[in-house]
Amino acid sequence: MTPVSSLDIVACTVEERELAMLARTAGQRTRELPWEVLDPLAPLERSALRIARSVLGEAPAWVAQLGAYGDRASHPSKCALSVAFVVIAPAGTRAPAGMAWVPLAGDSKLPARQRTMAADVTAMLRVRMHTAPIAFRLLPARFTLSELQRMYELLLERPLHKASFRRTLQASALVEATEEWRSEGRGRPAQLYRYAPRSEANARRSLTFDFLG
Amino acid sequence: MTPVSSLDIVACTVEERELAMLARTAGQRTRELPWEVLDPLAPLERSALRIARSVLGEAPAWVAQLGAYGDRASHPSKCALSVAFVVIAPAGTRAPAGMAWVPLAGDSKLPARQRTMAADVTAMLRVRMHTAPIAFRLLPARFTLSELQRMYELLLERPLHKASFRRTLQASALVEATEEWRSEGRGRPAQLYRYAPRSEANARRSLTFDFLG
DNA sequence: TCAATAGTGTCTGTTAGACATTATGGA
DNA sequence: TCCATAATGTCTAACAGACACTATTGA
Repeated sequence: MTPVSSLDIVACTVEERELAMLARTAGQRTRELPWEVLDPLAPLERSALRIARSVLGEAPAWVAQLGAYGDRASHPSKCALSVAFVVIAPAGTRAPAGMAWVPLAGDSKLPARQRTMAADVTAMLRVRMHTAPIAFRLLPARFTLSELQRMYELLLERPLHKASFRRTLQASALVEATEEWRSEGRGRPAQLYRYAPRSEANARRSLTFDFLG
Repeated sequence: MTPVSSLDIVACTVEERELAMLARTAGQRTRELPWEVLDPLAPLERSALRIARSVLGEAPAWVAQLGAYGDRASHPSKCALSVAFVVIAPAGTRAPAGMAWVPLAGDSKLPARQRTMAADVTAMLRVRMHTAPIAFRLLPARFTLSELQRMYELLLERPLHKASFRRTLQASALVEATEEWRSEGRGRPAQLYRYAPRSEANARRSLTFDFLG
């Protein structure tokens, strides 16, 4: 009998200035997201964390459920139902042997159901980034404000204004300057910051109608 | 053998100025969300729509997957895994025989796993309302701007400024005035509007950091 | 006439974005 | 020295929220 359902992991990071996911390079032209047959006794998120840790070699920086996928689209497990989780690994995390970071956008050569999952991840991260520290989890613990801004621009897919970005960030009380500076190529060195949210008021004042249909 | 997994429906509406969900009033002190054993051959959303239609007697105004729930918490089906969907019925929809609208907040007397689902719905609607017409789907086709504002205040759990709300709404090009007016008790009659999004630019300009940890 | 609600015009403080300028390193 | 990047100050247009006012009904 075919297994009941699978648990799939879309592990995301940033590679060469675009979002990428971890995929097994199974054959010549087929790839596959890491998955396991679902353990019916363990909580879903615990299982997701365990699988992610075993694949990445370390605990991911963030975990969230993407959703359940149950169309008839093909899946390597032959399961009728798959539960997908998104996990985040900081930029610079190495892909383990037999796996590679592949761009989240574009032809991923995944089985149909996993392709659907991958297609949903970008939208999910873009929504969640406003209420969860996605951009910070995609960065290493120490980062420059320019790196943070580039991460936001990557997720939002639009350029941001530098002075305005820093002003808003300052007001949000989410980062803390360190004493370290980093010099990259030419130009003035940048101060390193770390994510250190101070629980001050951060209430959204304005109302947005961000939809059309 | 116990069934593989269940598909649960959290059907939401607004009753007496608060969010409510449709529950079977099984026994004296137990309630239950509508659910069915999952059909492994049908797409999940199609199944959710079918169940919602059979329960409500009509098609819901909005559907979205809430997520998969797979802890060991109790569920009437004894399934190890449940996939939950949120559907919306406009205010005024009657509860069918044997069911009732019960407040989404507060002690719902549901089985543990379904209580978890219900607890997640409010947060989900509050996030999604910024990118989907949740408030409009919770209203009948024709509504006054005061009713719309009260719906937004209910979802956001904070008061909104009337003139500002209408200005922002006007700019969003989401509603269209009808020729009808409605008089309720004293006071000047209100013009009725309908949801008619015109696909004009509606880009979010400002960046928000709406999280703390 | 009064009370209650709908709807609108004006003012003001806040802020996002534009622009310009200084600061500081490497080539 | 020139160039590239970091970091910051100032200006302005846009806008959210406050306030006040008019409009229109039922009691």
